[in-house]
Amino acid sequence: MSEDNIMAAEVFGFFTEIGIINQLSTAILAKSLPEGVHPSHFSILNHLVRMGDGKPPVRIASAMQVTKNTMTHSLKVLQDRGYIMVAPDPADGRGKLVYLTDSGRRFREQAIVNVSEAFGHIIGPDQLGIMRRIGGDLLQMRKYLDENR
Amino acid sequence: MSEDNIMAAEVFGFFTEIGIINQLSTAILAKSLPEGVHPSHFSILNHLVRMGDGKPPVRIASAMQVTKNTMTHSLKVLQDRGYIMVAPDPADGRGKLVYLTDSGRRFREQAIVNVSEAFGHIIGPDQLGIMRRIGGDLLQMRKYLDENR
DNA sequence: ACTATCTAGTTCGACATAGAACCAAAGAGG
DNA sequence: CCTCTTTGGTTCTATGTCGAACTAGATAGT
Repeated sequence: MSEDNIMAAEVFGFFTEIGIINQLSTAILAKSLPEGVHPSHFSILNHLVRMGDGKPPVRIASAMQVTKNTMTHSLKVLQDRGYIMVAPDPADGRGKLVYLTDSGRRFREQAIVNVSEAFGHIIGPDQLGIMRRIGGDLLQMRKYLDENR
Repeated sequence: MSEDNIMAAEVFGFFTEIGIINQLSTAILAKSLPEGVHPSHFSILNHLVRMGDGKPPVRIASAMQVTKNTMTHSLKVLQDRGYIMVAPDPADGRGKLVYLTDSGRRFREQAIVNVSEAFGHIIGPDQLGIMRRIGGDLLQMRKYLDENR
């Protein structure tokens, strides 16, 4: 095995680990959400609350790291459920703006409670320790990958 | 915000970071693989080489953390491409055994080269440092989540 | 030995997501 | 102004993944 391949194995192993953790945590999240609400939908609601609503879909898409078409689809689901409202952007004929509805805010509040409880049962002090320990490194890694893709 | 919610925000933020890193790294991997070969397929070939082939699909599925039906689907793709062979398990009438073909081994060798090159361009010494630094913690986290789901 | 339970694999239906092609509006450069 | 390029959003198609239901073979408990 060449030098490059040794490094590749290391890198690949690392990202494999990341992938599995992501999958397991997503599964936990999915199970603690009501039927028909995907983690990505919850994630969008969360983003709208934390970063403020009234943003165009394309901005949300880039923040969530998904493509525009995926965002179109997800927003349609959220709109059908009455959690958001999408209005044309008065300042840009092409654009739209996404607003949370009261129902959406209430739903998100309740979901937070359920999710908190689910993770509270699973995440122990050791795990919390790990998260705090490696959180900074993960953030740095994410930023780097994001900027160099 | 309650205590629980504060912790939830922390936990959720952590897994969000993990999710984004996973997505970005998967995208890099996907782009360095030939058309029609998904990262998960590559992952299966890799697993067969590293852990040895001649294993039943259900074992591979549990190792890769995907469901049986997903594995059935992925194996069909790999089989259609001639990278693996699936034979009935002589010791278990229900079971099958998965074998790598020569073509599959060659393909994987070549893919490793491409993937190594792609990641070599992107991953710098800082990133490698991060990986080595937090690899142990990630492993521990993965095992914990795996055992407590 | 017989039944009940479990396990391996498949099939079906649903859904999130990506990529490509497309339209319409905005912006830039002459 | 007028074109060229860029940008926001949608539509279409393909694919990976999951959950649930199902079949067939294995295993355990009495």
